[in-house]
Amino acid sequence: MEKALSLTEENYIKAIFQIGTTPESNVSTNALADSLQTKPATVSDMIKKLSYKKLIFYEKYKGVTLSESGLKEALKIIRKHRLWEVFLVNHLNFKWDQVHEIAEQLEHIKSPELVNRLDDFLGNPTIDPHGDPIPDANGQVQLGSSKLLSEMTSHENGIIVGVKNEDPLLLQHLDKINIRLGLYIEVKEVNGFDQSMQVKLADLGTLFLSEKITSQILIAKNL
Amino acid sequence: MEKALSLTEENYIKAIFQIGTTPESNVSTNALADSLQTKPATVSDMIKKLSYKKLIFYEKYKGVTLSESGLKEALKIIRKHRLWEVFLVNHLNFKWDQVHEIAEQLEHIKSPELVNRLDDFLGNPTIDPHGDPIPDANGQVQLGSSKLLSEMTSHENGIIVGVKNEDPLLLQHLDKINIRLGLYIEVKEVNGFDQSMQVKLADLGTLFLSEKITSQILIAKNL
DNA sequence: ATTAATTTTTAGATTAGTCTAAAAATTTAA
DNA sequence: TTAAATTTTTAGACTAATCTAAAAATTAAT
Ligand SMILES: [Mn+2]
Ligand SMILES: [Mn+2]
Ligand SMILES: [Mn+2]
Ligand SMILES: [Mn+2]
Repeated sequence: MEKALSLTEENYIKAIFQIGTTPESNVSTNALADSLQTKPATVSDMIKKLSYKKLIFYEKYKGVTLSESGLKEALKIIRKHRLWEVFLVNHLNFKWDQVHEIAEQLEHIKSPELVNRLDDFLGNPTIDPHGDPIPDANGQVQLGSSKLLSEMTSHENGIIVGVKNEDPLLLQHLDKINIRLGLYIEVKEVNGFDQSMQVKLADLGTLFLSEKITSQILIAKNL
Repeated sequence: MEKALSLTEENYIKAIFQIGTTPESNVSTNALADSLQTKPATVSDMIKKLSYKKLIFYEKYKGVTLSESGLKEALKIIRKHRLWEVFLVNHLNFKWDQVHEIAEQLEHIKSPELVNRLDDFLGNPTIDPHGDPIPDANGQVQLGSSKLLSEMTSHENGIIVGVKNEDPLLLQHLDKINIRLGLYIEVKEVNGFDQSMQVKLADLGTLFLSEKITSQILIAKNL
């Protein structure tokens, strides 16, 4: 019976998962230090420990990748984080910009029974309030294919299915201009210089969006 | 702005509150060590820290008492613990013997907003699944006056309003013999030697209870 | 292919929380 | 009211997680 991961270890495993584009990509010491708001020296130490515990593969100066068991742990934490976000938004009436911080704490509660009952209570949701997929009890993730709004060109259209970033300032701004998941959006015009866009939102009229914002919005790929 | 208490500090504050009969009673080093499953030497150290932070009053060799701010913190933690227990039992279908451990973790989640919304979601309950009162947002506790079943004599009767202990073995046993909160109970006979009792439960017939058990069951005082 | 810049690791400290063993104070009992 | 038992505190050490400063390795630029 391996001892349970500490809160810190869990945060490292999750960060490695989230920084890596694919589960195979190498994650650098500095990237982890940035993401975890700590120093590279600290990361070096922790990396050695996680490697010793076989949660990651590590070669000096070469960065790290999650092992099978590390990936499993990462998905468990992310599952919890996203389920709790659904609970907070759907049942406690939090806004989508208020839940990330709280979920950062709740994701570390240890009780498999709790997670599964919460999942059932919520109706086994497949996405969280930001459109991110929720891994199931076996760690399976339903990856709905999507593209960035910023990658679309004039006259293309689609349904908004997610936001890449959970920065409250971004989310509050999207609220203010009536952008939310599920809405139909149509690209009217793209400015060739700064990539800013004029878009039409369902029946809510048109608006201008900077590239900073369009690069955070995910649109369903109509297959 | 005082820094938030650590998880460990919170557990000490809560234990001091729970061991003391009244908020004024002195709590000994050994009692804390027992309750927190740690060593007296460790308690001595922590006590100094809490005293420095003015959460407790402490005189060497004389035990500790909660200060005003310490008491406030204790009530906040207990409020959270009990609200989460209500959530687990009423909404996630946990049994009353399964929730204590999980609530021990959840009680440390830091977000006043979360606690208050949870309270509303639950319908502002005043007692938890074990009959313990839930402090309100201002730390006010509604103390329903009760006495121990073991203190009652032949032919006395009343309503079961709580259990003193959350040991899963006790709670599971009470389940098995159909004892639960809200039931009418009548003392038929008390054995003078071992204080064991024959009691009649609502319309569920009679049963024998040892003093070990009767001393854990709380009955409403009919004023 | 050297040199310069950047990244990563090591070395040495620090803090929170814990422990064991021993000393000191208090309480209980003779 | 001494002596014995118990409780509590101190002393010294350990682990996890962190830091700063310096050394080593890698990568980028002349
Ligand atoms: Mn989040
Ligand atoms: Mn999310
Ligand atoms: Mn409890
Ligand atoms: Mn309870």
